[in-house]
Amino acid sequence: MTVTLADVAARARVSPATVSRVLNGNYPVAESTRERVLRAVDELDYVLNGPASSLAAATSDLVGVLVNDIADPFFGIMASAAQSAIGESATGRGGGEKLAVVCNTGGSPERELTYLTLLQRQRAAAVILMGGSLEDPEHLAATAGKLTKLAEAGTRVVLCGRPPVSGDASAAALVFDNRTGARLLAEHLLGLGHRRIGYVAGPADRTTTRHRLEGHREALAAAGVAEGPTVHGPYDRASGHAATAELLARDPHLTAVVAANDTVALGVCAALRERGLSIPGDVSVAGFDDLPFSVDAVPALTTVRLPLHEAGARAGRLATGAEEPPAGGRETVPGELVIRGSTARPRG
Amino acid sequence: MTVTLADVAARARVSPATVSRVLNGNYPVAESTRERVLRAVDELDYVLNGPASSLAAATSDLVGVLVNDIADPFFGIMASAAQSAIGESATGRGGGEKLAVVCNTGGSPERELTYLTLLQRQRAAAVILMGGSLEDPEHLAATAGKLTKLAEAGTRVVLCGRPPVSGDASAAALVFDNRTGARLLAEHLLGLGHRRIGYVAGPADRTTTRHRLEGHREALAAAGVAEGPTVHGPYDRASGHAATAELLARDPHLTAVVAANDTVALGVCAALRERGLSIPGDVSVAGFDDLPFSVDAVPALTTVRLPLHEAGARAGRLATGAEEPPAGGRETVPGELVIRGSTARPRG
DNA sequence: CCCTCGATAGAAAGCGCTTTCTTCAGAGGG
DNA sequence: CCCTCTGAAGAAAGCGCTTTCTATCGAGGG
Repeated sequence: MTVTLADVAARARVSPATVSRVLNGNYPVAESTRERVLRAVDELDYVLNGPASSLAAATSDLVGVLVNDIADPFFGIMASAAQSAIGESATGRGGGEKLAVVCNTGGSPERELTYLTLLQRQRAAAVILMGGSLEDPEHLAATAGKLTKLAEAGTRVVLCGRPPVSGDASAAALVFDNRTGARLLAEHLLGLGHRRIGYVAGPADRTTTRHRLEGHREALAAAGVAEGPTVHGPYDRASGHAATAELLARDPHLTAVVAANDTVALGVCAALRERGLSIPGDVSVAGFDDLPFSVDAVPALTTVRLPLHEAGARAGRLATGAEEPPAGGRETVPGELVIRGSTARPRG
Repeated sequence: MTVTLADVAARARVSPATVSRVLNGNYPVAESTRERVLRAVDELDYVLNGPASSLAAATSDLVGVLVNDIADPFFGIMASAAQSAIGESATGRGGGEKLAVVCNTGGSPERELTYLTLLQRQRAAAVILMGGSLEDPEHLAATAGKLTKLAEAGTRVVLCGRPPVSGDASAAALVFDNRTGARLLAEHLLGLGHRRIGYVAGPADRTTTRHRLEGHREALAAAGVAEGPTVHGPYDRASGHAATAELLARDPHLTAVVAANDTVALGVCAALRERGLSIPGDVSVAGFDDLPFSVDAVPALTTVRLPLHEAGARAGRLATGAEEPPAGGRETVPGELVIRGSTARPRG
């Protein structure tokens, strides 16, 4: 039925071993033989049997990229960059590329574990976890256990935009400095003269949310400014929209709103406009991440740019071993304050 | 080293065959035995060896989702929906879920073929191709050949948002009615009184681009209105931005611009504003797809909504066999005109 | 009371590849 | 001219699972 390596061997009048060696290119083969084999491969239209290959070699070409939400450009950009980097730097078994696959956890810890198990089952070459994690200790422990097992089995583990699990030195981690970013943003607002700042945070149980919130509070505390109202919600537009009403109900005199990210900020802007409030005339709005559409918002969003593309690419290279992991296994990636039209001095 | 099925068998005092049957649940096993086996699995922390399983069974749990650009929400939304649908409807080998993986082709035909080969190699259970394809006959033929081979090998092939390759009845296809959508949009503009309409099209060699353009032209022709300037470019913001200058150079009196999609439309809006032109006061702008941010654009974008989520989910179910393919293997998915603030009657 | 049948479980033969261990042929050294 | 050494290729033993074919044990039917 299907063409096997043995068929190719017969056609090229060599042993299966030789064909395998030609295909994997990890053993000296005479040029003439190699050509004969490759011709046979071509003529028979042979396709390597991946499972068989992985079974015998005890590894596979699969690199798993786990993201919280594939429809969110934040993850899309990082995943895309990682996938490109992996494609460029890696030559897998069978002379082919590594197969970088992205798996959408939807932020659910169960699905995250399911995918990790699936990848473990496939004997994946590497796993990249992108985005912040839940802070639930039980989940954290389960994940840490899985990651340790994966590492033991020879799978490279890379964390991108997520803090390393305590005690897990086997994984390389790229950590966004959300805290400092949020602090810079708050300082910018404070510098403009804002004293009543509302905050639309992400889901309460996520590391990213906490870090951003902490940075924000640090800045306020340092300036001796009282914290404004805070509302939690998912990282989407609807959340920003709904939270704005809540924020204004708690403090009708807000002069600025900081959003969990740019998508949320868009929702905030929409809600403000619906109430007849102008941006930044009546209320300043700031986001986070600097997603592609943020520069086109009206007014353009002040935000904190995270080098998503670079981080993703870096994670990809770490996953393939094309790049050495940072000393200590962990590296902090800074964000950069980008000031645009959505923030200005408050009235009066 | 690693725990194998034989270890589990030994521990549960049964044969490997029995363990396999318990795990796959496709053969009657006495309840007491099953429990004993499951306990052993648990105690030993056993993880099935995917490659070995796939090799012996000649299929795998992998479902490949190929997209042109994972960082583009258009694909992100569809892929996300497909992945959810697959996760819900499918119980794969080993009692686990199917592993839906998304692969980013970056719109490159070579990468598309590479991924298809890789998936073929993995004996994927199904493959979903999302988004329009290149129209290059050579590439089309190569892809068609690959897809036929995949289908022959028992892999389900689903096309989502891409027309079926001629003569390939083995694939189920969900086709967006780009032509009608574009026509509706143009008719809307014509109805408002626009007679000088610029068009920022997608890449010239893609089916989606051509269909949208054709629908647009149909409407103009039917109304006896001369075609305005057209510029081609990629589906991104920069393209819209650059194209706008070109469009205005070719016809400074344009009263409307139709963009290849919403992302491009955002670039168009930005460029118009930079030139001091108001939207829709001076120039109306329309997009396509109705991406999430479009409603938040200022003014909100008039566009053609494509049911991306539904189509993606449908594709996922087709891929797992949870849903029967449409009669004839092909189904047309209509778009819906969504009129918002970015289009209005032209001045005068 | 013997035989047949249904329900379970075991034995064993692969699935298609990789890789270690050998073999073999020729090249050069003594 | 024989022997050792090196480079190239073959033989064969798995990798860990699935699945067909058998075997076994009771339970009913005749």
